[in-house]
Amino acid sequence: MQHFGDYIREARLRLQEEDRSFSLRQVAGRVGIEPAYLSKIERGVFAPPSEATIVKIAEVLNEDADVLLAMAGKLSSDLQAIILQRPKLFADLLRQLKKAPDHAILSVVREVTDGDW
Amino acid sequence: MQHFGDYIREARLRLQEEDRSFSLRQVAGRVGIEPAYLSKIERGVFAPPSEATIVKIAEVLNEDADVLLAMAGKLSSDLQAIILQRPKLFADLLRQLKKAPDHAILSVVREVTDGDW
DNA sequence: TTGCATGTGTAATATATACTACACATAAGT
DNA sequence: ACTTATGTGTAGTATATATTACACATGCAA
Repeated sequence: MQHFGDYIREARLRLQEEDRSFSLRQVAGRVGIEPAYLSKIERGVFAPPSEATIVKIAEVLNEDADVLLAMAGKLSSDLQAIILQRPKLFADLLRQLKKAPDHAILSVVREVTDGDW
Repeated sequence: MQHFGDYIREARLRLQEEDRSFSLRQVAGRVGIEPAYLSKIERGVFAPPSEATIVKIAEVLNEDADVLLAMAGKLSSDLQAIILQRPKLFADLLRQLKKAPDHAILSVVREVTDGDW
């Protein structure tokens, strides 16, 4: 699997083809970081940035923040907070679901969506 | 709610009533940290220690590591890893379950346990 | 009554995290 | 041609994280 940097570089370049304003410098500007910093992140010279910065990058590049965070090895703090409120319950659930196939989890999600508790 | 330090101090003192070997110094020894450090953690002078150290404390004090970690505001890295492998899927699930009552989550766990996928 | 164990104060340190600032060479636009 | 924008190299820094080392006063135990 490719790393965080490759992924966002490719996403940015894809957007740049249609819209010149997606240069590294301008994206860095919108994200609120130094161009040199973004450059190093994209090339994997530096580690992925902080959660807050990743979320901003996701917004600017129209990417899914949870996925970007995951590629950076980070879990968004709102999800953490959800688990930490009922640690035993969610720990059990997650360990159970660890080996479940995607469709099994999806059906659980759907089931809960129509939640009749 | 009380903080991490209070919680482990009380757990330790409870054990110490039955078994003198649960002095701060000896517990620190078994955990593998300096007594002065554990002392400060217990009193909240220092922040809770690293994940690895919390897990050792949990072992020594016969406490649930997930709960101890949660009190320290940390999510165990094995649970993180589970989520990070399928971030979108689990992000959706967790956000759905955020407001679900405990019994609803428990029934999902049970359901998945007998999983027939 | 002295000697070991107990808990705790002060000070310092090592490592990681998350960046910034500046300079420079190349390429593109007018 | 000229200026403007582009990506990147080098160097440095601020803050947080996770801990150790040493010293000291009090208490219990033999």
